[in-house]
Amino acid sequence: MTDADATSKGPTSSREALDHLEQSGDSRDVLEALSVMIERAKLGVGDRLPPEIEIAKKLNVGRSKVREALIAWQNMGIVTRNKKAGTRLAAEVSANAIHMPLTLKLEAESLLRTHAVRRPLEIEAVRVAAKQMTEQQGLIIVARAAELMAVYEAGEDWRGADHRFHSAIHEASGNPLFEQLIRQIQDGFNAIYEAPFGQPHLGQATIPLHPELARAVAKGDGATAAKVMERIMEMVEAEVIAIMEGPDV
Amino acid sequence: MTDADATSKGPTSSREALDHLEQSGDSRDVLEALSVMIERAKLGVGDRLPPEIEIAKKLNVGRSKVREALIAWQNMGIVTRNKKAGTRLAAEVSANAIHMPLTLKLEAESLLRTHAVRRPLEIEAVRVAAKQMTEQQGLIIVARAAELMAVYEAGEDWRGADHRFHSAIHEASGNPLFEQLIRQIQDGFNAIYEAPFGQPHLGQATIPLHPELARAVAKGDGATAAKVMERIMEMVEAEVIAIMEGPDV
DNA sequence: AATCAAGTTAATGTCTGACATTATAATTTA
DNA sequence: TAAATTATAATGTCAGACATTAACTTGATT
Repeated sequence: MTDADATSKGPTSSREALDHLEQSGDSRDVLEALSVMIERAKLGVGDRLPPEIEIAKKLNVGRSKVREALIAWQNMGIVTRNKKAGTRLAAEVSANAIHMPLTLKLEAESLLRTHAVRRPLEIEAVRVAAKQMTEQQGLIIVARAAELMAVYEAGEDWRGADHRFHSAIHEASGNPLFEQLIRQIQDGFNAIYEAPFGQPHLGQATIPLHPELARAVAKGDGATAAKVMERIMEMVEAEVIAIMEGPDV
Repeated sequence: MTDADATSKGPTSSREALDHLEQSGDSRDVLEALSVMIERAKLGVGDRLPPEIEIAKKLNVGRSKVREALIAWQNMGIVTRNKKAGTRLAAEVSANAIHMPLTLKLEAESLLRTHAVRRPLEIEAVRVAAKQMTEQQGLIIVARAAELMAVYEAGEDWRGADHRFHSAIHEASGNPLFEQLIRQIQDGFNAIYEAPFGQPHLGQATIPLHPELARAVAKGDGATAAKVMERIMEMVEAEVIAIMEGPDV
């Protein structure tokens, strides 16, 4: 991330190394070769990989290298490893499927920043959902909103219902990446938030807006849906700011 | 050194139990111990960790174990490792920093979906950048755009310049999460794209729009900047669609 | 025969030591 | 001073031995 090269438009940079994100050291080739092996053997979820030492022999590398590669996969949740049971596939691995490990560094001060990246994703998600959803999905969204309101008005813990509501929208978008990204960003947010402030009841004031959002999405009115979501996000942001300026931190 | 045993006057510890450090199996204990070491030494971003072998000695474990732990951190982006330069902190490690490993599963069919989540982030990033940037950052952005155009018109490989341009915008947003997220989504996209289609020269047609984008951001005109970025994203999307409907797949 | 206990064994987990590789630091040379 | 060369210190890799553990096998008991 050096911006020192801002001025240097090196003339000799013809064959500038493409700074691909190197996985780890260079276990990438091993992982790639392994992917091919797995695909060729048509291994699926739950199937067993050969022992480390055999993989090493087959690929002409040391066992330690295979080990590090498999551990990297383990850290990504792609395989599970077990003393006697060996290494098993926990997820589908093929040359066409790439598992991108995103690591977000979240600092306590960055509650707002976290919210800032969530905001456009949520807004876009409802916009897409309004355009893409099936009729049934629209009904589900409206129903979930009703549930959420009921729980909320009963004074119970509404977080589960809220989560289900938003999941329904993400699902209606037809793009699982929205769910994956937003969900995990949210988890990170909560992890930060919970530490100093206890349970997060953030966003309570936005709940009455949710049925309106649901109706807009179900009508296929993406513009209105996006506007409502924008308002919701603004309210949450205001809450975050209030808290951070609040009692102490 | 280890002051863990300083307080423990265990009643049954008559024998000089040298095996004070109970290993729980994986490398988490090593990472934990390392975190303590780092915090106690008040190491910050960019600072150097001791060599693997010294860490191993200090923690009474083998070098391989330390290695695996550090590689895990590398995969999370917490440290960078380099032959002679050793291991350096790339990010703050403390109790207040939470490192959230996001794993996105990207399939070949989801080029469009990947683009769909990148789109709102890019647009929001330029909007925020236009609002938040310092004057100097504005100048850098314009300069990068000029560089990009120069490289492009010279018929050279413009990907590096393009990357630097967008990084400048993300940096100007003041929110590192934009850079982190978009960058990695983009890497995932490229990784998918390269496999079947060779080098990605995607987005070439959008380059002439970049100076316009840079001017808008530098002027602080977030609305215009967002519009231009929106157009860029649309063009890229159209290209993706064309390719997928193209020759074969 | 069915069930539980003990032993076997095949895999990962770990340590050690050696050597290879390489990016930085030090030195020499122009 | 600056460029080229050599040294050096760290990671990268390999190989072999041993430890640990959990699935598998076998045997004893009811």
